[in-house]
Amino acid sequence: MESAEQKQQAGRPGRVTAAMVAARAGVSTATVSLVANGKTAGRVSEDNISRVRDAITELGYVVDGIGSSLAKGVSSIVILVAPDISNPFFAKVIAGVRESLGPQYQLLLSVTEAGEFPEADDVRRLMSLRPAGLLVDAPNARFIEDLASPSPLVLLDAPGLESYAPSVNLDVASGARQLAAHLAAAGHREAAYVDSVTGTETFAVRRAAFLEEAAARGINVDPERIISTTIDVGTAASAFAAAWPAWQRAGVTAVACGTDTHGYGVLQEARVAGVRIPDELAVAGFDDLPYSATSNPGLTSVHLPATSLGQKAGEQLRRLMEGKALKPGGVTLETSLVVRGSTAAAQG
Amino acid sequence: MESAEQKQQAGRPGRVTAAMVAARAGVSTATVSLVANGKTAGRVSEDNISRVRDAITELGYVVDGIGSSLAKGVSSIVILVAPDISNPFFAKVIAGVRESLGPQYQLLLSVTEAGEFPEADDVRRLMSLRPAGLLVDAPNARFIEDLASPSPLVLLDAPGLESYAPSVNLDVASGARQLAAHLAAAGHREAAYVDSVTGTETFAVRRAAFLEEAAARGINVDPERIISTTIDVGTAASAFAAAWPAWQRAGVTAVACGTDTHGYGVLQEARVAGVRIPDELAVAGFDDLPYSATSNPGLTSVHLPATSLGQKAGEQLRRLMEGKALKPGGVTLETSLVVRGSTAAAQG
DNA sequence: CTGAAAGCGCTTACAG
DNA sequence: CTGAAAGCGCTTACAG
Repeated sequence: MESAEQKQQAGRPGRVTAAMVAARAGVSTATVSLVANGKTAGRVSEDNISRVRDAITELGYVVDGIGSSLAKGVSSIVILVAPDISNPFFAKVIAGVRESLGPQYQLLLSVTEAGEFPEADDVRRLMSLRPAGLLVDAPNARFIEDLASPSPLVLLDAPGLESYAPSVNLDVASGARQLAAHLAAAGHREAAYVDSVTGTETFAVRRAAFLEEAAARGINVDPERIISTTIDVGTAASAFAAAWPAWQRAGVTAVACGTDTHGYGVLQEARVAGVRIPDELAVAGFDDLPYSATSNPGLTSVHLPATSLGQKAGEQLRRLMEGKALKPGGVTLETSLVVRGSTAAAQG
Repeated sequence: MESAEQKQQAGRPGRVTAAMVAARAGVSTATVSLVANGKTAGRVSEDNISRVRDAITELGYVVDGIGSSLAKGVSSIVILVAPDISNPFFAKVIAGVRESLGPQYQLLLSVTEAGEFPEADDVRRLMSLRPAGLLVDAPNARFIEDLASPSPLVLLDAPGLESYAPSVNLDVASGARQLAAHLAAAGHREAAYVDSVTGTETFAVRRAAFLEEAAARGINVDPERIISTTIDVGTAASAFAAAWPAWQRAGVTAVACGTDTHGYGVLQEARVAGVRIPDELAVAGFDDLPYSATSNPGLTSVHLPATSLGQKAGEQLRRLMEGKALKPGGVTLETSLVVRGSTAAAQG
């Protein structure tokens, strides 16, 4: 009785092993493994297949992920590394990834402080889980080099880093140029730029493309009018509050922001400070988050296809993990300017 | 040469094992394990400790998560299950969890379609990773019962489910009542409610508390004026567009929403349809997302402490995972109404 | 304080 | 088509 009771207690957590299934079906654990993994083709008799299947259902057997991973040398985990999980833009990327990855891979999120990339130590700990694949969003070159991942790797929104790994990019430069052109056409001549502190390539490209096109079209953006903050409404608002008096004196009539979130901060502070948008100051961002359509006023923004970004990246990674070839050349998704009230009025 | 070359190639991925460390330090793998896990107290000589530490640094050894998990019977993974990752509210919860969980636990996200909970199958697959702990946000009773988790479990925002597991709750009922009182004081007599389709307890509590307080204060909310949509700006906008004509005929002057996201949808459609906010219609939500301060007009909202929610839940889980006792009674966090322009004007 | 050995649950050549 | 056995990398009683 003692041992029977113990067994029952131990069995409570319901850990059913391949050995139990094998015993029940009257086969070896090797056969159970073959059936459970669908590798029966020409290797297991119909008879044993159904025997094992029945036993699996009756006992409620699920292949143990840990044991399986150890034997295979790789887990079913896909790690998603991103510097900025708090950006709602990111929630859509995640949804896209999840969709294209399918149910057999588990998504593990490497979350860090806003705008910070994980340290080498964090990454090592993660790699010790033997991930099936890695997805890295908006990285910088140093991080990719430190990573030196032996696992399949796909980069998201990593302009200029295509040589390190297959990438899915956004044509943010094109959107940035459209924005500069739009502001120039509206008559702006003195502008400012609110950047992200992340130090990632995508933000560098956004800024460079904007500045270049602005210069080409006669918009002046003095270097001291480029400020950087974390991607956070409150922080951006404070930074803008500190910078605005000088900008105003310099005749600034437009401010471009690296993300919509920065833009909301500017909008918020502008309201507090009584700066009229867009009459006194035009504001624009990147992301085209849902809230940009309902903000006050609506925020002009470079639309970035977040869900597609995640989907495409998930697809590419899946091909890699399954050992299939990737179409060469990488993927670049279009961006486009969405004009709203925050830049609607013409200026002189 | 052949074998040396092979070794080097095989060594390329840098898989350093405890056996290699042991060989280098001149000890057994048992000792390496003890040192690597900081379990040396009274069990390993100072001499061997530093010997092993040196070898670990020199070789760059990291304990293999898979091997370790299999031996221990549990992994370092904490699974976070939530029906609604796309809500930016959630990004803050995640940040809070990450903060209190510390670096030794890895956060794995169970992501599903907006508003849907994972199926039993999904959960089984996740449980096969032998998680160290589980965090479940805004669940319903059925899900928790299906789960029957053998791992430490903490519930977030799960009013009424405290009997299933330790919970960190938000006093959403209080916020809902404050909102109803606010609308009554402003003179509203006919209202509507835009609910989430999630079917989770927290939304049921929000709605019930609002309806009860509204009724007590003379606000009429006919059952057919309660609609449900997924937590998505566009979907909420469409649902409101379809419902508004009838509501208008019935004299509705206020609409409460289960989340701010629903509220943004109403705001968006109201602008399109030319419904004046708040003069013609007052709108309010729950969450107090950052965007509610910058929307047009600002959205009145019941503030929910998202970061604290995540932090507290992470703390509780950590105690559980470390075998410590929890303070009895669970945790309930305060909520409070933040009044903004979307409900500012008094009505008759 | 130390190490040999068993065991965690599975997968995969291998021999038959 | 089938199963015995080795091995994945680690941790933990256990004996010394």
